[in-house]
Amino acid sequence: MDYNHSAVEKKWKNFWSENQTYKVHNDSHKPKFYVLDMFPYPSGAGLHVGHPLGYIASDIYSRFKRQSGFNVLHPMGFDAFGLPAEQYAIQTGVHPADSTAENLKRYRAQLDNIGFNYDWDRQVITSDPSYYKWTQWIFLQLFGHYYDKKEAKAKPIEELIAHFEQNGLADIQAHHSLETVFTAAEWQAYSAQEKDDILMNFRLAYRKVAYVNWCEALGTVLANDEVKDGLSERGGHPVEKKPMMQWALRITAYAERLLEGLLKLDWSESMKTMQRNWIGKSTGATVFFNVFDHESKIEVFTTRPDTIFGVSFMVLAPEHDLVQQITTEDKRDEVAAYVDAAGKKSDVERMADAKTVSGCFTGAYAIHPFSKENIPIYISDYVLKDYGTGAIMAVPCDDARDKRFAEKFDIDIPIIIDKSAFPNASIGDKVGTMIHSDFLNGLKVKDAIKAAVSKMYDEGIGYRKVNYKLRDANFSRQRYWGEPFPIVNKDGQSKGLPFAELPVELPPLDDFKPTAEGKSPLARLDKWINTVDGERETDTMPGYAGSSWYFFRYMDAKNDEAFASEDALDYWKDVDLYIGGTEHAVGHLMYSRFWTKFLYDIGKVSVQEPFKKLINQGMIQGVIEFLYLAKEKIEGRSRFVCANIAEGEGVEHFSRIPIHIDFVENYGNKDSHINMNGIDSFVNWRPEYSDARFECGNGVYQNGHFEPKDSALDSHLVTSSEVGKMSKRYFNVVNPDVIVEKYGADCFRMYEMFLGPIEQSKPWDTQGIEGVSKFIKRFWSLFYDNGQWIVNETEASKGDLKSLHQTIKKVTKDLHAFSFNTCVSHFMVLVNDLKKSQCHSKHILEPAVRLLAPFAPFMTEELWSSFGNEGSVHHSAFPEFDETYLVEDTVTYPLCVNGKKRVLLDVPNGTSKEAIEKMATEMPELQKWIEGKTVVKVIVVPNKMVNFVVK
RNA sequence: GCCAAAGUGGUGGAAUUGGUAGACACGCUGGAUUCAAAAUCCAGUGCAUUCACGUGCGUGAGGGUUCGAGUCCCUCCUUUGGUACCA
Repeated sequence: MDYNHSAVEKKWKNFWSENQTYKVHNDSHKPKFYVLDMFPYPSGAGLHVGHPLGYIASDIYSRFKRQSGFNVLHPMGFDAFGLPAEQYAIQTGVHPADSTAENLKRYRAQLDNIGFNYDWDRQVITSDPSYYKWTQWIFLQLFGHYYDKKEAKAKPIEELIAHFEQNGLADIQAHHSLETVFTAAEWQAYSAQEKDDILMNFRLAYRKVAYVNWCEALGTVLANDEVKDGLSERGGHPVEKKPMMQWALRITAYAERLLEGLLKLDWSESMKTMQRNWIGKSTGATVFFNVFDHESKIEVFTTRPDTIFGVSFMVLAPEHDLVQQITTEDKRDEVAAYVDAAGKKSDVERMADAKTVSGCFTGAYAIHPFSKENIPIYISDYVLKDYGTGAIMAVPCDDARDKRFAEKFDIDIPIIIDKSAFPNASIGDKVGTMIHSDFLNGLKVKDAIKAAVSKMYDEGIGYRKVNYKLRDANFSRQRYWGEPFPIVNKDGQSKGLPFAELPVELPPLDDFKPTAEGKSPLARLDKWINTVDGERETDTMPGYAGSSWYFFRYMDAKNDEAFASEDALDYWKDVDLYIGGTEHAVGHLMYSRFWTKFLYDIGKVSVQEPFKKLINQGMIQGVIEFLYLAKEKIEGRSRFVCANIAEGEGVEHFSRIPIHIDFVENYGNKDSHINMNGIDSFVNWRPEYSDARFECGNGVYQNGHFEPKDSALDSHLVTSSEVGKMSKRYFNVVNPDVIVEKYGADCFRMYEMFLGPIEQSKPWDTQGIEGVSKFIKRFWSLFYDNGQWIVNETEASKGDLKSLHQTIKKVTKDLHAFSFNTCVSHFMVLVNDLKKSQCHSKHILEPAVRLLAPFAPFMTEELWSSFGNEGSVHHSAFPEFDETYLVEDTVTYPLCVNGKKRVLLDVPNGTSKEAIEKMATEMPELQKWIEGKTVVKVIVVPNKMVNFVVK
């Protein structure tokens, strides 16, 4: 009898839940270890085989840590607010809470099927009022604090108000967006609303006018990824920018700390680099250029003040405020046309145009601050309005884009850096010696930067400046299905609600469409909106609100007195291991770090960084299969052809129709094709093609009839395959339940790990799952033969002990390195060895079960109980290896001649270098390689190899 | 354009600090078992050449460092992911 996975899995799933095997306690004396999974959004499509990749890895790791003596927190929950549920509600009228609950149930069942060791008592659901009560509370804290730059921390807004009463804006170093100044007397004289407006420029959560993607035709605001090329993705309607009063978070206040914090994190360098680039700190100088014959000055930010004498023109962003003022009469039409064209371009189009240089001369000139020469002012869309000051001083000799621009418009390219000492340096590298640069001549670039800035400062031309790319985060959505703001507005002022009124629950609703002005559907609920204190805010919070702090809630998920108790926060502190995808590189991971730092500042948590170690799992992609459909019908019928035929006729005459992968034979392979059965299924699925013609090399299939060429029996219509996202729209979603049912959860888990390194992306492919399935059966067959328990008490042989301990050593090492795929290989080697030696000894097999437990939790649990053990194998100790079993009697040395392996030599372990060299030199088989040549040198690397260097 | 990662058999992938390239698995070939098949077990399997022993060549391409390079350095090509032409 083979291993019966269905029965065993059912048995132990029940056992685990009845015995609360995975319950985690906060009052343990063991060291803590916190393993966190990515927060899933429960979509209607259910879990696909790509999702569990990271979950399986973290599950294995947390089981390994628990068996190694740690108190392991490994929770799961759901990021349940989101756009798809709301979209579904608009289409079907089903309340998002209902569809979400339905999806949650399905996700939970799918997760349980795979055998994850979550403590479900700690489940967090963001759309649950008992959770979002605390999301709202944190928002109120952000609203009630400002950032003090001197102390580098958030402080209560009341302290700021007290300071304004006493001193006005003087002596304050706060992060703010205010553009005016005021005295204490002026502050005292301001109206309540004026005071409120000023404070909005300081609060860490604040209201401001921001632009949204407004689509008139759909009557709704669209997310960025719903807009393609300036048109809505659905329907292709025009999208315009519309100003709206919205909430934002002042994450920019934390830019420097978010940057510094990266240093201590055990994240991949590429991930840190992405975050650094997003924060985008650059040190340089602000420099002012006077405009010839005008009052106004052009302010630029440059990282290369040393190149000031290389400036031969200036460029303003087309949207720059000065453009209208300084453009000369004769250039007005040309400039207006350019500005107009640039405004219509989408970001995508600007990107595609990266290589083509465009621009327009304004007719105006700036005055060089040192040489006093006139330099022309251009506009071009390679300068962006939102970055820096929206204007640059162009240095064509040491900036690739400026150079291209200068060449196109025939502008001088003054050479001001001698890079002859650095032949490998390319344009823009900060190396070389300054020339033709007045007071900077002879200085190295680095020194010249300092010298230039200090001279600029002395002459009032500019000053040192640190610039960040990071911008404040928009925190509003004009939607229903999100956290309501605990805010009421009255007389143009926003007030936070008192704690006693939290949570502000989402009111019931049956029409989920936005209002005509694009406001959230909540705006229609007059009764809900109007309170004695004012009107409720009708925007809701964005998706990242709930996911920016959920990892703290798991520590004490049911607390109603605080977002988590001090004790729990103090015990668990931070996440020791977070496994998640790179798509969150700058969004979720940046916001979570920001919220954690803020909670630290207000004394609520004891850590500044939430995620100590981060592993980026790769994506499991899907295979997308397409049929070629001729653009031109033949005799009024649709015409599908084989990929080979399409290529012959030219693929431009065809469109590609995604087809369900279940209809395709050998999908994902070069030979992927559909036969007559497949065509029937396809036509059934898409009745509009019921009388279509399907042409392939073998013949033509039409209306259920096959007209073969030669003697072909079946259609062989080759499809075109592509690797891409696993998604409902490509009909290529593979449900893990199907694999689990066929092969068992243990096999599914180990196969996903066996596919390759966890960080690597790869298409889903079941080729090779048989190998893992065979391994599971073979492992089982060491214990059971035809249902008979065949384990005995025989003393373990030396060879078996060596195999076992070698495996323990390798698996332990690879687990520490998160190399799960090689762990699976090591297990296979062990089983192959034990099968060969016909080992059934308890002394080998019992530790082997404990070793395999994290990977195959169901089968090992069954085997563990077969040994007569009472508790769960998952609470047993992870085996430790004993080096004494691993000592080799002999070492095999490859003998190389000039680095090429020629002969092998067995040497007793512990032989001295000299003896090895002597034995090697005397090897008869080696003589033909060294005969007639001079042995220059013999290199002996202990336990590795011997190399003869000959001439 | 910029940033990051990666290119190894027919396929997925192994390979400490530079030290026997291809572990493990799929697939394929042959054999055992079987009336037959499935399943299982055994053997072989980088490419070229050779009856064979063997020999040569081999980690995207080209160069370099080294006794020795998949691994380090330079140039280039390709693929994937990110992106805000970031001054």
